[in-house]
Amino acid sequence: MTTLTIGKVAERAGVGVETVRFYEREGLIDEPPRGPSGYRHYPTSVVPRLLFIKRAKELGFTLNEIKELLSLRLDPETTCADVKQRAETKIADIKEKMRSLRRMKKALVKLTESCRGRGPVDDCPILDALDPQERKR
Amino acid sequence: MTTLTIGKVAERAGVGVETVRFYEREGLIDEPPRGPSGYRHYPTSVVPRLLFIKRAKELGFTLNEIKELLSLRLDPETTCADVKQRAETKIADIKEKMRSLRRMKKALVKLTESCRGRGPVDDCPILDALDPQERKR
DNA sequence: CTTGACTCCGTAGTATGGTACAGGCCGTAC
DNA sequence: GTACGGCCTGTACCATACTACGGAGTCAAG
Repeated sequence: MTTLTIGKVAERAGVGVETVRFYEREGLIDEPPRGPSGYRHYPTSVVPRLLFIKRAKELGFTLNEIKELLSLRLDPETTCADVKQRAETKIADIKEKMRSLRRMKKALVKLTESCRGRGPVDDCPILDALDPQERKR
Repeated sequence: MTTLTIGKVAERAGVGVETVRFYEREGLIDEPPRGPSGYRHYPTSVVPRLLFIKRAKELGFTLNEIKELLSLRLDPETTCADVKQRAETKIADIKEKMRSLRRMKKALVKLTESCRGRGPVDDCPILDALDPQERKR
């Protein structure tokens, strides 16, 4: 059976060597067997595992959440519904973040619209709005 | 002239005492004069300054950006357009974040829709999609 | 057999925005 | 005068996800 060094694994998965070790410390990937020199000998299955982590990260899961996701499927009690639940929670998180960003954007747009973009900073309606008391004393 | 202790300042601005000291270290508020005991004696103007910081944070500015915003208005060369520019950059940042979140959400929704939410985790289309190789070996 | 690339471990540092002590001094009310 | 809170400094710690570094051992090619 073929094994890979940490460098090969990192290369195939498109991550850094340090990242692989970091994921091991964090419990996201199994500790691989070692050769007599202490070198890690990875089964090739670690590569798709790393890709899994990568994709889940792209979907906005944190490493802790990904760890949960990974452990979910080791538990025979877990159902598909459990996984779906995680995904739906994450969707709700994302919606909440988007709401917050929309609020911010709306406020900022309003501020920039109120500003002609000319004149000295003393008269800037943007700073005025942020700070109705402190300036112009 | 009235001065405030750090506790009073924090209370009026609705932040923690440690936060006030932290902002001082970070250069967001001036170092106040000290009494003979070493106690900080704040002018009341520090309160609106803290509120400014609070509002700017709510708009999504980082502490570093807020520091820039604060220094902008000390510079007589600064124009209103400079401030407007910062706000517009921030709006662009927010738009970018929202795009990214929309992408994530879309992918997640697609995954949850593909999942009936029943059955064992081995057959979960969500995990399958994250990881087309590793499982079911 | 040497050289260079790779790996090992442990520790520390990055950015962000604080929060939490410990140990000691200060100020005020009773 | 003494007790209790508030304040002082400095340091360490929280989460997040890595990244860097030093010093030493190892592997493979030439």
